[in-house]
Amino acid sequence: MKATFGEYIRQLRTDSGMTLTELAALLKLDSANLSRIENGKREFDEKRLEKLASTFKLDIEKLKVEYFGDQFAKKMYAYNCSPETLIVAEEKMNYLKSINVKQTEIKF
Amino acid sequence: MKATFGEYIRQLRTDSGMTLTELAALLKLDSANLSRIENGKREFDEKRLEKLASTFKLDIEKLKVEYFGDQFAKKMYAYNCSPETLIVAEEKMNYLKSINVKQTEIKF
DNA sequence: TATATATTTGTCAATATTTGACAAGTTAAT
DNA sequence: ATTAACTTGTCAAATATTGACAAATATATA
Repeated sequence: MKATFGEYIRQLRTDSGMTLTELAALLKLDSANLSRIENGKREFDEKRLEKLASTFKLDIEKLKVEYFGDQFAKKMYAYNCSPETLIVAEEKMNYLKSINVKQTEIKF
Repeated sequence: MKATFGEYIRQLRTDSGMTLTELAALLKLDSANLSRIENGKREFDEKRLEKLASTFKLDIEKLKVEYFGDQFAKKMYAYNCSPETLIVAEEKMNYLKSINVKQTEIKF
């Protein structure tokens, strides 16, 4: 999967023979705005990920990987970030986890 | 560097013997809000990265790695994203480069 | 101790951004 | 040419972020 998240949704939708209006209704969206999402001109709202997953019977964890991966890629592209950013992101995520573990250990 | 971006700023500031008020003034910030930033209760605004870099004589590219790496880490931590997300992010960034999307067309 | 300095927290109006919605436009298929 | 599908323009309403000031707390120093 190397498409943007919008392209991914469009693929899912067209493969299943749905129109913008049909999918938009399921997602409680205006078809005009779903069009913008598929074309990368608006963001897909995170709160609709679950509905998107159930509609196309996708694993929510894999969908999140696509969704957030897309967000990070866009930001890095927009700000011309070095790929090193992603390595640092992983380090920092592990750091956040370790901090939280410590805090949890202290509680009660 | 495994600290959060806020912890990083605090380290830079205290190492150079500055008070919140002094650094906040340079960054055109309220000292109260810089305190919140250092403690991870507010976001550092991207538009102040250049000033932060010049203040502490840091390489702006390395600072961006810390800054955006922090943002990605926080989001992944908050949404319990798999580390796979970062691999996908890199793929998608390369995809964006390959199709040479105009930056102004990207919504994020 | 007191007193000054530094930091943190509470609050909220101002500002900025995102979202939902409708209309009007274009494209594609028959 | 007609219809359905899709795209684009616009904007008010809903949300989120920011800047600012006051007040509370913590820390240092005389």
